Amino acid sequence: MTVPHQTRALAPASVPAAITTLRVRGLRVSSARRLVLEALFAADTPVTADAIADGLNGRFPSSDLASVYRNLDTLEEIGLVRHFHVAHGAGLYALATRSRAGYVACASCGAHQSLDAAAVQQVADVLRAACGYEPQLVHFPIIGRCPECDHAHS
Amino acid sequence: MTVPHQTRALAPASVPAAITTLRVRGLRVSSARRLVLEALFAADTPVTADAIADGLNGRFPSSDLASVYRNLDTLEEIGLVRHFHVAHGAGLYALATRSRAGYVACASCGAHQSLDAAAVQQVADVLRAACGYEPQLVHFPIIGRCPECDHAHS
DNA sequence: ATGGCTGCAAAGTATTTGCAACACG
DNA sequence: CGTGTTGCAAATACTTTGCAGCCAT
Repeated sequence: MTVPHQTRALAPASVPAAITTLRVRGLRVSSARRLVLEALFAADTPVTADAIADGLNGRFPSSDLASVYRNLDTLEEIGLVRHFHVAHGAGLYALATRSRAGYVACASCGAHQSLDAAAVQQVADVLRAACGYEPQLVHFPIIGRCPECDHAHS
Repeated sequence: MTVPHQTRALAPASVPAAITTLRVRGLRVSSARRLVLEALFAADTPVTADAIADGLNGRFPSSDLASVYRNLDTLEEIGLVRHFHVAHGAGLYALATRSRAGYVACASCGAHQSLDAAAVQQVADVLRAACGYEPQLVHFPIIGRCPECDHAHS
């Protein structure tokens, strides 16, 4: 009873809170949609639409891939979800609250890792000074080699 | 900086020079391969494999898309070509002209631009400090928005 | 003449869309 | 009840691969 009923509408920290956000937006709460949210909350790293449709390897009931894509789009539109792309691979989706300011990805092993706002800001400053480009590290990670692969390579 | 009389084998500036590079590498000079090179030299911006197969809208005879992809791969392997992916669209291919430290590309219009060694070094320093990743900006451009598209977007 | 290349077709991966049935509010 | 959503299937977009025959060397 000490838990406040009032939640931060723009940054839901749980599935029920996210569902409240859906309702506030006038969107329906279907089981398929709930499943996408539960998978995203359960995943500790960004996941592919395919992984969500597969129920995160059996941790959830599997669902239709097309609906997963549609729901991810919808959830991204209302700011609950963000996604980014690594090189040639499938898109990776994560809760907006968990997604970071930017990402780096390893060209060798496919691992990806978030960048904090400070690092992103520094990169943006460098690019702005060098050529006027505005990097979009939220959606397009810098590709390189992770420490392990870089060490193995040298 | 004086222009050397001797042509630089690693940075062909014309179709014949590029063909010489092919021969040096022991690769055959087929008409399909020559067409890809001619299209790339004729294009003033990065182009899709499809555009090359279409002969750049009739400027060249059209050719087989699968062979275009195979040849682009081959040419990239020997360092004559580089490509990058922007947003959800098709890959963009261009001649890898003389060596640059790194690249940035625009997610909106597909334009790309080189980064000088100093900027690349600064980005590498930021990433190394932030997460230990070693960026490969020569091969994978940082994706963002060019000044024009960034202005139009805001 | 020999094997690198080609052209065609088909498969593969990632994502979107059409549509009738369904179920949330 | 009405319409936002679903699930299935098919379509789309991009790229790769299998294979028989061709042609550059």
